[in-house]
Amino acid sequence: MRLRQLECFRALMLHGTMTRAAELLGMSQPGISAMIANLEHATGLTLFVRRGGRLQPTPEARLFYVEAARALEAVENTARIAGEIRSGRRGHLAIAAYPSVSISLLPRLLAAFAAKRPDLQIKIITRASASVRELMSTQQFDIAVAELPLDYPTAHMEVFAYECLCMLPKGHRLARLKQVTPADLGGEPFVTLFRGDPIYQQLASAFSEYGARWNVVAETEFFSTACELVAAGRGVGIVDPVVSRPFTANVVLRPFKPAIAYQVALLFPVNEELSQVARDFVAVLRRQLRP
Amino acid sequence: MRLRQLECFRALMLHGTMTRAAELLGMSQPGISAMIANLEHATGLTLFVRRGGRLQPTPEARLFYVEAARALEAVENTARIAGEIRSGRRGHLAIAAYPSVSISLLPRLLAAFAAKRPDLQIKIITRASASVRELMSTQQFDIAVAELPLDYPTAHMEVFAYECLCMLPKGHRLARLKQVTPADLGGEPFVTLFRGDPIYQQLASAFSEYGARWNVVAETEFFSTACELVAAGRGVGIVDPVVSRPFTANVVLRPFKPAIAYQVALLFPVNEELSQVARDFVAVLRRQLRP
DNA sequence: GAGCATTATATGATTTACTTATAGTCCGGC
DNA sequence: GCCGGACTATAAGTAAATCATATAATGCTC
Repeated sequence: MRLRQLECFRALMLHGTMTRAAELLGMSQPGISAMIANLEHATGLTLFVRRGGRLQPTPEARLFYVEAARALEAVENTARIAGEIRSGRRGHLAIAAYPSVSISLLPRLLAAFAAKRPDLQIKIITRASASVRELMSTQQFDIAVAELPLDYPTAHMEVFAYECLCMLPKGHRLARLKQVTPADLGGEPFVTLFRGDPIYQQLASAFSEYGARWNVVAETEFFSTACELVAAGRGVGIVDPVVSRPFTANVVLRPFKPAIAYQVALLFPVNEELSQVARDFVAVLRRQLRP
Repeated sequence: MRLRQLECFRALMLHGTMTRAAELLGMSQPGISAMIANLEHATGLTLFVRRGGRLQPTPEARLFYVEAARALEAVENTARIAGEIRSGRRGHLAIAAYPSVSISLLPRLLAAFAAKRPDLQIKIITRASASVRELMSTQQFDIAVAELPLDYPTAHMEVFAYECLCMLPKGHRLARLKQVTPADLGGEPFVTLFRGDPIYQQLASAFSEYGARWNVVAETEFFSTACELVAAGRGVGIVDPVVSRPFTANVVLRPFKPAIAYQVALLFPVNEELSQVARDFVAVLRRQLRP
């Protein structure tokens, strides 16, 4: 069953004469004639009877027309669908991220990204950075955002490294400093991440190196919580400059020395190709995460 | 969107390598390669990435595959449907007939006819012969069976003419005759069709011609009713030799002179072609109605 | 690095699809 | 009954698509 045969057949059924069908399809009348002859031969059906120099569709033609039109529509649909896939209007995008990212940054970016892609299905999976591994093995996401270091290696990742900033309540006496060191913060009430976090270790080293007393008054799981505590005046803290940006509106940020490293990585599935949509969104993420 | 592109794409998605897809499609590997390249160009999608000398379908390919397979199936379906239409397994057949025919002959013939055509939709419309006209104008049937004469002319008909038989109860004293005339039936209780029927007129003429007394004891609308009355011994009657055959099992039939004409016609829609199924069934009817 | 399996490219043959030119058919009007 | 108009069918040639063969390139495995 040739596609062109069906197209000619449909045009002929819709417009009555070969001459007119040919016009509509932008081809010559003999072309239509040949296609219809082919189709009749291929199907073994007598689709038209010549009656007074005109073509009269047989009942078989009417029956067949229903199926032919359906098939043509399905084929033509593929072209439309291809366009939708190409433009990212169709498809899905599953992103795994640790909470600080999935709470605010990611929804904001995804909303803007999806605005021009109405049929794009979005999935946000929130997992602690260390748990992303489980998702990795089962290929449940297109892109993952996790904090480093991870206890497993993967070549499919893209690292973004930052130096953390000191975070002070608005109007804090140290806000006048251009740069803050552990010496400035000796005994100062300090809000930090939990003991297990790499940040915690680095801070402990930094304070001991400067011989300053590190007065930890609060430990939190996420930067976002720490930001809120600092903003509420409970003490000073430390925060990364990019990922936590949505939470640092009500605090003052100052460079911190010695450098406290904070690394975020984009992870990609191993045995799977990235979809174009995913690649597009990676570009968005990359732009956002670049320090 | 070319059909062959979709076929190659489907085979490749299903079988993993071009080499294997080519085997399955009975073509060469470079052919597949070219088709896939065409398809990628036509859709604007990157459907496969070359990875370790192999092809890895992209997520876009998986999305597109769903639609491609659907479209291919629809097209392939048309071939199947064409076969069904050709063999009469698909389609419909609407037959209008007057009651004597639609009660017994037609159902029997149609049942046998439809036995090998499981999806054939059958419609039997029962109308007095005179009412067939209304159906004709609205093209509500493929074939109509009516008694003649009709008060409207139509070229699209095929006439079957019979001479009626005399119908006697089993064991009737006249059953020994080879042929029956009005002279034999003078005063005999007689079952006939209603006064308006052509048969009635012909019988009346025949009896008066022979100077015999026509003793009508019952008038019925249909031959079938008359047959039952005769079989039950109420009297003798007259019946056509073909259409009424299903009802004449319990009576004795003898030629009747002078000839009483009975004519049945197959009528066909004017501005419509007959479907192959309909033509096939006409052949069946013709075989059955031939005297 | 050799051998094996795979995909890509080049070239040429075949088939399909299509055009132009033309003939045939039917209808309606005179 | 003949003619013009509208339509379809056939013929012949052309352009494009499709496909095969031969061959190159790539990558994996041992």
